[in-house]
Amino acid sequence: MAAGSARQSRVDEGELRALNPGELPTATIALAKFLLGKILVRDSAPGRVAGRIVETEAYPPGDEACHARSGRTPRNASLFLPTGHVYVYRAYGISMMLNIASEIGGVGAGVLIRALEPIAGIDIMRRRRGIEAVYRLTRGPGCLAQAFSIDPTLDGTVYAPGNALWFADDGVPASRIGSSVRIGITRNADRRWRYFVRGNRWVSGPARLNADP
DNA sequence: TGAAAGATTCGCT
DNA sequence: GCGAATCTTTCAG
Repeated sequence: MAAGSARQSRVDEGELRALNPGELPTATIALAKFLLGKILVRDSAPGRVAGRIVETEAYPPGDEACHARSGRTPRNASLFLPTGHVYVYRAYGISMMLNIASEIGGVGAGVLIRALEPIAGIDIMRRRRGIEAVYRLTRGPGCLAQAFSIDPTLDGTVYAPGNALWFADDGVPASRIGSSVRIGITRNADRRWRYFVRGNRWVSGPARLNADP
C-alpha cells in the first residue's frame, strides 16, 4: 500500500490539478473516454474521499437507451443542461447513479460513472458502505454512489473546482482502455459505449465483457 | 388512478 | 450463476 499512501497524501494536500468545466470535452463519447483515469473528489462533512475513474458509459444524443429519449421530464432535466452538470437518479428503488451531463445543452445526453479505484478517504467509504473489503467499496455505480455519499441534492448542480464534487488530474494517463456493450440496458444493447481500464480490479460487470480481445 | 419497467445489488445454491 | 428485493418515475386508460 506504499504507492496508495503516496497518492493519498497528494490528494489530501491538494496537489492535484483541478479540472475546469471548460476542459471537459462536450461530445458524449469523447467525455466518457476522457474521464477514465481522472480523479473524482467529493468533499463533505466527514472529510474528503477521492477515487480514480476506471469505468464509464456513454449515453449520447438520440440514444434509445438514454433517459432523455422521451423528452425532458422533471427527473431527467439535468441531462439537458450543458456539459459538467450533475445528473443523479435512483435505479431499482435502491441505488443512486452518478452521471455527468454532456454536449452543449438542450439535447439530453450524459456519461454514467460506473466504477472508481479508491484513493483517499477509504475509512469514510468503509463506514458509509458498512463493509471492509476495499475492492468492493466502489465497484459498480450504486456502490460508488454510496461510498461517495452521492444524493439527489447534487442533481442539477454545476461541476466546478471548489464545489462538493469535482474532478482532478494527477497526470497519470489511463492505459489499456477497453470497450464493450453497456450493462443492464435493453435498448441499443449492441452499442459498445462502455469504456473501462483493462485489468483494473474495480471494474464491474461480467468477466467476459472485460477480457482482452 | 393503476400498472409496468428500470443504466442494480446482495445473498444463496 | 441465478433470482428476489425495492420504490420512483412515467405512461396508458
